[in-house]
Amino acid sequence: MPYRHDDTEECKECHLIADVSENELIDLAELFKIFGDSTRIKILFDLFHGEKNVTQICEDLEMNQSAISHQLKILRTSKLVSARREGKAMIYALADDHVRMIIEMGKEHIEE
Amino acid sequence: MPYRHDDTEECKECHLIADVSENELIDLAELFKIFGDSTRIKILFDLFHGEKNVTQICEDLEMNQSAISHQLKILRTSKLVSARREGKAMIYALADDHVRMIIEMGKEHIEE
DNA sequence: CGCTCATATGAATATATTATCATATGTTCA
DNA sequence: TGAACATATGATAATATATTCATATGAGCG
Repeated sequence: MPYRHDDTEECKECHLIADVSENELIDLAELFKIFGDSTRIKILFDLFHGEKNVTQICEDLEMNQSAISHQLKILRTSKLVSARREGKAMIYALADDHVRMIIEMGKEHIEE
Repeated sequence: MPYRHDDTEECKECHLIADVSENELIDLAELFKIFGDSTRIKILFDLFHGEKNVTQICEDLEMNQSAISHQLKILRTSKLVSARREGKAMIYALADDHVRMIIEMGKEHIEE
């Protein structure tokens, strides 16, 4: 397929690094799908300010605890947030700076 | 809500530009949702190499013409691709460089 | 231990999304 | 004009997804 380049050089036409396999594209779609839900995006933005426990997130988003937990599980499975226990509470945090960058990127597009 | 900052300064904690409204977050999720489908991502990657007509895209992705047209419509509505007619054919192209950047960004995350 | 608080999970329902099929629209050309 | 090609569109069916409800798990504490 044309979106798979022939070698590992940068393509002159599209300036994209070569060797984008079909599986990589599917993974990429999977990643974006995670960001493509308003509840999850809100959770991620909520965590921009620093780590929070589930109850706090529920209050911030004014949403059902179960709904939040289900979405947190998806975010954790996708390695976009990390979780640690502190007493009775679970503390969630953004997993890495990529999450910030990806969101900033989309945000720029929106703001034009 | 906490993901809405108080002023237009950059937040010291999260380094995010202020004033992210709920509606902006919903729009952002909408944008990512578009990238969150493997057919659409494949189309976008296909167009990295330059503009193409519908038939070419169908051949590249080995997919049904109708399925491709439906997805192209979504991409066009979202302003991620542009279309122009050339005789019988419709020529599609990536709308702007943001599309490239957003995909590159996600790609970096995947590749770690 | 038994109670309470915090979170997770399974099942069910409601909703959204995608691909397919059939068909319509639009263009070229004889 | 009408046949052939290119693309778009509407309806349908299959599948995926999100939220809610009920309940389970787990930690702290008297």
